[in-house]
Amino acid sequence: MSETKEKIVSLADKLIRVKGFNAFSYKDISDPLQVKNAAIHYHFPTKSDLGMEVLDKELRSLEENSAKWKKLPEDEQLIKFCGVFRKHCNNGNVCLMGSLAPDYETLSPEMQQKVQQMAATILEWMTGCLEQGRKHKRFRFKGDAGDRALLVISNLQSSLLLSRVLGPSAFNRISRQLLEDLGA
Amino acid sequence: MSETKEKIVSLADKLIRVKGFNAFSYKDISDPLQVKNAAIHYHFPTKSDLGMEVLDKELRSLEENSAKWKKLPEDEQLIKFCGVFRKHCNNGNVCLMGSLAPDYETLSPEMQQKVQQMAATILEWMTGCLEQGRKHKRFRFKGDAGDRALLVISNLQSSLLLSRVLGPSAFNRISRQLLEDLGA
DNA sequence: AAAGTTACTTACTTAGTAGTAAGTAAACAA
DNA sequence: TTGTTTACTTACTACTAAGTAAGTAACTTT
Repeated sequence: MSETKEKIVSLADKLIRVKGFNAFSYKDISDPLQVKNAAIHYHFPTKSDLGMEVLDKELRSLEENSAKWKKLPEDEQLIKFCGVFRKHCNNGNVCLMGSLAPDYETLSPEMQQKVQQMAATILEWMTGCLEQGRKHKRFRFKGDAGDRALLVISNLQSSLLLSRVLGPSAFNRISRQLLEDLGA
Repeated sequence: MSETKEKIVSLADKLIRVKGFNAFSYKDISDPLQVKNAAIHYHFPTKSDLGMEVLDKELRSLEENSAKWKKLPEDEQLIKFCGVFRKHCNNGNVCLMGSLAPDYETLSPEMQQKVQQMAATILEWMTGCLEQGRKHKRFRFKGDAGDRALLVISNLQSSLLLSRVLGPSAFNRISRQLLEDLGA
């Protein structure tokens, strides 16, 4: 992958997280990288293709992280996961799901499918983490682990959105309660 | 207010909730209402003016509801509040905060301020509801009521976003746990 | 009856948007 | 050394966006 191509993808990632998929244009990428918009079309024929690459990169990063954390106790895995969100919060980003879910109806069918896949992958990982963590007495919670996983993801996602509006303290207040409620 | 003006506002509300503020255009409003785009500019000179009216309408509806529910027990007030979100979920809508927070950086300063005001208003109401509800033994939860209010709002907001991607069961799974966790 | 006001339409401008076709310079392969 | 591929640029198209100026028909006020 060429250097320019990588820069395009990571700038697109940032733009999706800061302005939203429909609010950024090729100019927002070509200007700072000092290339022409046709250079972006060379690497990604359509905007959807670019969006797909951003999503694929996120999915790869997810797999990478979960593999890296596999041996850690489940409560520490969850803290690492929260750490990713904390970092995004500090950078003024929202998560990809938080940015793309509101725009879902305007996305290409292939992007919609990929967003679904990403949601399923995150939910699967979180469910396993909570389930194993409860078995190993590192978490305390009632009910189905899948349901609880949905709640945790929902909170992390919203904490970034609300931090936009209410300031970064929102993230801290939400994530702290989240871990407390799980007895972590 | 003329009939057309009301129709413009409620269609804009719907479009913000379904496609997002930056993804809908005046054509999306003028075509179904069978007027020209200049008719929209007559009532709302700029897109920001239109967005402001949608936000003002939402704030009025919020005040209306909280006044209407004032005499109810707090757990029933919360269930009513969840009911508003359930209805949106069934209509394929997300909430205004969930739609506008990701686009926050692209909004006009006046819209940003109004979104902040809306967030503060909701948070204030929810904090009061939880605080009073705990005092009257209708809710059971630890910690600061304001923090817990943030958590509840965060969950309701995300439940609509995730329902887009994962289907409407996400809303039910999240809202059920929410009420259970409060002992409601 | 005259003058204004309301609620538009007609017709337009300006400034983008994603996307494309053809050309080019440099690196690489046969 | 020739041919091919890579990674672009130049220069463009077709379209859509928000926004505006001027005109008009109907209703309201004086």
